[in-house]
Amino acid sequence: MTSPASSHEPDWTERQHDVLNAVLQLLVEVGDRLTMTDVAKRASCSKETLYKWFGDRDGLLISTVRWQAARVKVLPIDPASLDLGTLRMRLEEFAANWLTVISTKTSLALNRVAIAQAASAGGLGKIVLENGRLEMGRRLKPVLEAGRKAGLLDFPDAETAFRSYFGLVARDIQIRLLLGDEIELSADMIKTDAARAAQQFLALYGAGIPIGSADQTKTPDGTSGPTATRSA
Amino acid sequence: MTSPASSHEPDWTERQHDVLNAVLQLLVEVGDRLTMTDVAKRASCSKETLYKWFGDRDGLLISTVRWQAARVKVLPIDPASLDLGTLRMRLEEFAANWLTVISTKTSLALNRVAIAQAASAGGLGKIVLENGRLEMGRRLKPVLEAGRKAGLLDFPDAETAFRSYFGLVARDIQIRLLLGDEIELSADMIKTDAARAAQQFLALYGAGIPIGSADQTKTPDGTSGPTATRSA
DNA sequence: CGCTAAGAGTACCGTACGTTACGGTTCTTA
DNA sequence: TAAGAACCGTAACGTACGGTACTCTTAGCG
Repeated sequence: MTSPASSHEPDWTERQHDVLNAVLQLLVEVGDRLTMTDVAKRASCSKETLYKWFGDRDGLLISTVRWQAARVKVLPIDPASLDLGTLRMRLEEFAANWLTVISTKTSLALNRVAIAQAASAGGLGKIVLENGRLEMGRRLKPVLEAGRKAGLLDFPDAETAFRSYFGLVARDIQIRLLLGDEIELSADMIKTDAARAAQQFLALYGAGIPIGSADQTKTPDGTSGPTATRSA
Repeated sequence: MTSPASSHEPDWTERQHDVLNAVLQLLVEVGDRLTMTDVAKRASCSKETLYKWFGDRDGLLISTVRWQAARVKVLPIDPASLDLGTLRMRLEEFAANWLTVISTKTSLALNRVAIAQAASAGGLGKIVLENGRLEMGRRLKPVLEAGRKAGLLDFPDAETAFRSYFGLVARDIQIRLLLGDEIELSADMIKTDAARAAQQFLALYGAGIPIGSADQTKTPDGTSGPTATRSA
């Protein structure tokens, strides 16, 4: 549990979890326009209870974001015993997991309301940022560092490398989804994308080791591109 | 930047431009919460005039997005006479311009309201997407194609290559800005970022030509010509 | 000078929503 | 089993906002 600044929230009761899940559901359906009445009706509770438990509408939304963040089960990555194959596997796992999460309807809904409120009351934006992008960095960087220590990767600092990997993984997907573009992200496409991103990242930050040679059994099939950048 | 060169749609009068600029200004200041009364007051016009000119609130917002899109004058890129140096320069120009645009306060405000409304009424989202990400693709792809024709680049299709470049350029910047993270994007940093993105893109999609430092050992793979994309 | 049109300013209407208040019901506990 | 707390359902209140109507000023024009 490497949560430095967040360790006081999850003492909700089961009933309260139901309410927060109802909020998530409604957020997906109607987005920003959810009303307290809607929440009360969906959760089969009274509005008075909502206000007693969560203070006001913003408090309810913030609690919901926290609850969702705590619920998203991101697989921890073990930086131990790295060779090139497992490093690539870790990178692909991370990318696939990340793509899966950000294309979730709940993630999109949460990011939408957070972005909408980021202009005025920046509370939600900060929280989503903290549990989204920043948490991902915190999680992957040890792997990158381990890769560097093992002589597999070469980069000036982990933050820079991570941000590049982030770009290679997400590309324009998140912004397009947020803007309402209907992209179909099947599991196969996610896997292909993750493989391509890892491939490209290793091509950029690999420590002089030929990438596409020898023991590479799974060539990214389909829409992946540059397997030939370092062909000996 | 000031030359409108409006192709077909917006033949607004000067007075109406003032109104739309007021909307942009207010959008930056209060974001989603702008009211018609605010607009009328800021633009020194009556609400009735707003409704006569723009129909309703959504019409006003859509017109504003169109107006801003028409006002952003992105430099056209000339795909003629490509060598590696000019290709890299074109790529850097594109990246720097794109980073500059998306970090603008107006661009952020517009994207925020479009994203907020994308869940329910997808009108704005589609328009922003069309004038943002998709227009960028439309603009850069000819350059990429020219680079491929000149034997400088190697990719299966321009869309894939463009999306990777998009990721290398934007990384996590746009989502962080949208969520309210205060990032300082100086002109120097943009230039550095653009150079790094172009560098990495050429490393990934360059046609077998060594990129790194100016004169490196040329790996003489004569087979990888510009027409080597038939594999897989 | 009167007539007309456009538009600024403002009052007004209907509605939707956040928030509060209250009566009735269920659960806890002694 | 009965007191008391927690909670549900709903009515009510105040406010804010989208949209409309009405008045008043200004400009063009015969």
